[in-house]
Amino acid sequence: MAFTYSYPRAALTVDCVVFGFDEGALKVLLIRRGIEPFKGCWALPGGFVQTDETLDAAARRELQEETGLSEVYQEQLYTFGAIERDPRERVISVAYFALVRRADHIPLAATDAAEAAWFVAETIPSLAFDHAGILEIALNRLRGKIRWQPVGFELMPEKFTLTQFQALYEAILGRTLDKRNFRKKLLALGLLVALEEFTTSESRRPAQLFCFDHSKYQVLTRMGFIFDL
Amino acid sequence: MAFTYSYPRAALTVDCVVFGFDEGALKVLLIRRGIEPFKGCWALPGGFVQTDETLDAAARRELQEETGLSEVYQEQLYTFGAIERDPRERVISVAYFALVRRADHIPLAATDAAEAAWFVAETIPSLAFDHAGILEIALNRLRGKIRWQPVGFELMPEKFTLTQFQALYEAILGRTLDKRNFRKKLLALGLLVALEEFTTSESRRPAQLFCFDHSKYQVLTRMGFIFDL
DNA sequence: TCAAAAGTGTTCTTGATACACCCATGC
DNA sequence: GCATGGGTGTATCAAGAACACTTTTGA
Repeated sequence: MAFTYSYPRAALTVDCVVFGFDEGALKVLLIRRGIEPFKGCWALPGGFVQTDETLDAAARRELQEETGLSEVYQEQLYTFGAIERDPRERVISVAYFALVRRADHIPLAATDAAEAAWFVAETIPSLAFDHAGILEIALNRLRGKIRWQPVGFELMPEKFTLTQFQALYEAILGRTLDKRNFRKKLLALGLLVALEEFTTSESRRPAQLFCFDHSKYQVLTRMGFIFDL
Repeated sequence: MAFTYSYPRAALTVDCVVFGFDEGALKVLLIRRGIEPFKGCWALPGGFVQTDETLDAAARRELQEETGLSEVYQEQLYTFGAIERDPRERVISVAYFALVRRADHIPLAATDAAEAAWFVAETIPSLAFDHAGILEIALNRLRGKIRWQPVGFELMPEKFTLTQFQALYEAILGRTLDKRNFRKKLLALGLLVALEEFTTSESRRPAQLFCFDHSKYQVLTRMGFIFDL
């Protein structure tokens, strides 16, 4: 450790694992790289951190630039620093994961990146750099996290049915859940508001719509409440 | 994103939150800074990442250099990137947390750092940089982690009594636990080996010593077992 | 009238909690 | 013989798991 920081420095990037839920499947947003290395390969959206922005801000900006997404739930995942993870030179990447509503609607204003697309999480093509590993870790984090934090709602539309929500949990956890037990436990949390609205014209019995009560959750959290589903 | 990485780069450091358990209290290892900025202040051990070492390796090396500790349990905690967190220039810090046995024994080969000392976790002096915030996050992580992973054993001597182990949990969680329930649940995990050895000469009834069965834990983990205490 | 998804309660099992006394040792 | 911490079992309560039928709608 010295007064000056004069030795060679690694480059710093952020990469975002963006999850969406659509057609009953958990999906991941990937971009096709327009430049070398790994030109033409699918990769996580991301890019270099500027010196006047925080890591969170860099992740938000890159997501906006490469996919057009903004205002999404986002949190830091892990930092990857294997020496040869970028073939050009030393690059450290701070990975984020993000959750977006309606993976269907936002099919991508690709800008820097040549192309962007949603992939079902179980069938991901091979990825550039160490992105496959990053994705794996993000999936594990998501699986753990939905049990203890109400992040699943970030993947739902504002108004959703209990069946949709259960399908989300089943997709993420990779197993079926008992309908009655799931609804009982979920409603017992007291965090859902039952709307006076129902789905229509899906050629079967209408389902009641609910929305998540963010403010109630915040109040309860301050009182020591812990979400557990 | 461009072919060359020619813009200014942030410096990259690692900082280690080192926990130990001694005299019934959870302790944190701090060093007194020998150089500016914050010269003379207490801070987390840490330093710059070299371009030919991984982040994990940098954390291990800094810990060794500044405190003499090696072969300790260590994992990445979080990466801090607030713009003004270092008064000199932009510095990104990847924080680690480490758990060491016998906080008492290893009272510090200070090298780079002027001085090093253990502090009880509840009474930490004011710290350099944003280290107080890092420590807070590390404590929360530890509190969460001991419930779901057998990391508590990393803070115990190889051979320990159940009472010692319970005291560790009480110190970390900040509340008392029921002795009979704690022991019942702990032993039911089947991960402790009861040794044919007892504590001696502590001027009271000898207590049986146990050790943690790492290999059994690994086998169970591969079978889907999840530690829960 | 049929197909397809929505909606709803009870029983049983399991794990969590609460709780008090005798034991072995050193002084 | 007494103070100190070591060691043990049961009864109650709450939460999780298993499980099947009726309802509403559109075609």
